[in-house]
Amino acid sequence: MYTIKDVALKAGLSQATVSRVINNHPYVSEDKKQAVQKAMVELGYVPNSSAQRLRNIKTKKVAVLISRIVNPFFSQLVDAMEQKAAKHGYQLILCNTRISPEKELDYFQLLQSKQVDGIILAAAENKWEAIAPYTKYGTVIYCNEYDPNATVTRVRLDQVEGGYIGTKHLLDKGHRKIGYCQGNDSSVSVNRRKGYLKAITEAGIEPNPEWMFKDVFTVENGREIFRHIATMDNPPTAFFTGSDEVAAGMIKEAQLNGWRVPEDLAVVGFDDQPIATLMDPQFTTINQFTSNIGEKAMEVMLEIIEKKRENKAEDILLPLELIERQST
Amino acid sequence: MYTIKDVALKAGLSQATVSRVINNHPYVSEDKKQAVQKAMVELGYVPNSSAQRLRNIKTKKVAVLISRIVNPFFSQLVDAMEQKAAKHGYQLILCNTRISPEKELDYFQLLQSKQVDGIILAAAENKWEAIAPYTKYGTVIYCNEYDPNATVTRVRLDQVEGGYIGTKHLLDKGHRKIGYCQGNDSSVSVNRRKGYLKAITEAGIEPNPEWMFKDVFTVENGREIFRHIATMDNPPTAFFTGSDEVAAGMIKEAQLNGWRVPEDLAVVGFDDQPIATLMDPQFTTINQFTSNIGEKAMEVMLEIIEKKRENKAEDILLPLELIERQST
DNA sequence: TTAGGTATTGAAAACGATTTCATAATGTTA
DNA sequence: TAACATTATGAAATCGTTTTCAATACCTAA
Repeated sequence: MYTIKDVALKAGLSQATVSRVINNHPYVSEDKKQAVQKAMVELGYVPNSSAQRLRNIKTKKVAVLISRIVNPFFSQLVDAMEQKAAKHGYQLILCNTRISPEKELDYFQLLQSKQVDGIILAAAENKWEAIAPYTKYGTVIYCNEYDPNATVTRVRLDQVEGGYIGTKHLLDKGHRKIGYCQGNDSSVSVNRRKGYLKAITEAGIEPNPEWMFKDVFTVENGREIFRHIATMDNPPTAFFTGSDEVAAGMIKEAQLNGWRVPEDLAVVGFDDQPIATLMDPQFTTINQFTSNIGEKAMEVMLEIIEKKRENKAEDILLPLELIERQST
Repeated sequence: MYTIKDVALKAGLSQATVSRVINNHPYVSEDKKQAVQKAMVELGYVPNSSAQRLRNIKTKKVAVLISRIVNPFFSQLVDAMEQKAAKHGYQLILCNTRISPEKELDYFQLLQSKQVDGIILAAAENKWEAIAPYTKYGTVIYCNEYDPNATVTRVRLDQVEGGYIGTKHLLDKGHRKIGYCQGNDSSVSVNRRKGYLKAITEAGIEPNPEWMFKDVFTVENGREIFRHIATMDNPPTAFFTGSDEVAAGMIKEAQLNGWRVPEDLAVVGFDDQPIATLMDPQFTTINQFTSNIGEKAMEVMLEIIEKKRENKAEDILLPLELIERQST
């Protein structure tokens, strides 16, 4: 492990001069600059980043909090973020909260102890009041999820709209008994439900609590929901699932039980993942242009870190689009 | 931002004592310990990790190099790693190399500049000779991929076996014209091909280069391969695809073109992802217990970092299992 | 009592960079 | 030529920790 001292010694110059060369400061003569660079290459010198940070250099790291990376939505989101970050010389620290508020909050130590320049919250189990104290240690923004009280930038979608267009589509197809699934009570879910309720209420339909399900996340959960409704006397004829995984599981299980899709059960997914065009029938879903969201969020984060943008309460809304296929 | 000095001042003690409390050193009287802890809580003090690192404390970070997180295999691998790491108080830095040898090598600066304690190579575009010089800066191990010359631990599968059992299964079903797909020329692919060739050679079949494809990664690639073989005078009747995505794309496209699976084309995937049981027909694939691999790799990494294990040339082989379904 | 251990504490020296300040050399203008 | 600005360099302070070293207090056994 060579240090700046070794380089200085080898080049016959002072540490200060070497540091100036490293940081591209003005006022270093060309010949000394060459000498320093030569010495650095010969020793294979790389600055110790901890020492640099101690002098208030940026960490060039951003943490992203998500519930779980195995969810394809988050994979894609993180992929887009990483790509953008890498382009600017930043690294991504992956933090899976697994929907635990404690774990989520723990990760803010990364900010406090100066291990990251900022945190992108794509999971939000904690109230803004719990998060706010940490904002003095670095940049915090929301992505996809958010808390209405937050005083920072929120890159997200109009999920009310998302819930609305999905449900409206089923209504337009003539359905009156429309089921609804969501994950946990996140901002995304709360808003989608608003949209769902708005659509059916507009159509003069009374919401049926028996057709509304919570904590539904996976393919397997989708299968379970189907098995549940199959036992009902008066099951829904259509479902807004809020997730392509759930839609996939529901459709598959329905078929295995001899139900036809969409004739016996129409299903709308969410996210337009590859699975949506691979199953038979290919299914209707809502494209939320996940990569765009991730890219935009990281772009905003980097702009704020580099003082090119102010981090104020602001919603940056990205588009949604219904894609009609054969499941509805 | 409070420092150890502030805590010392507030507690009326020296920095040394505070540091001893933080690090659980012996020889601190109970009352001073209480006083220090009280002061820390009151100030909301958190140690500056850069300063700690400068004194050769571990970074408690591990970088994992993969080609791309959107590949479900890698999502699951990374998820398992993160879970294991978090349990031991370590964080994961996600590095997508996008199959670029330069990008891959760049990430080793993280080791050199002491930003991570170790690197798990789940992508290996570079020769071991290029990687080796960095091993003096921290722990490096391979996971899944590897270079035969590497002198470090390799957590992986017997991919020769993987290629063999997949192909053998198709032979047992009576196929004689068996196609083969792989990604780039990684160790995984090279070994799987060996297994494929071993199986068909054993069966007295001459390999046909026209039925062997490279750089096939995605669902879309799978579709393309089908469209290609559909134009052949003498197409294969079965495929070992080396990937569930490719298998999914191939099956779907075949069906869209009126081919029956498995009657007109039998397909074996690889990885047993959810998609394998969602499509119709559910398809035969090879379960490589991805979570196990990731968990084991991280376990080994942490043991080496914490000096409980030696990092020597050693293969840790994990099991594979063929799962027969309706596509063969 | 005394010698020799064992706890308990703090001052000060690291760790490896950046930056301030002082100084020297050089150029520029009147 | 004098006065002043500009360029170029290094010594030393600094960032916030950990750790060494020395000093002190307290026990215990002879």
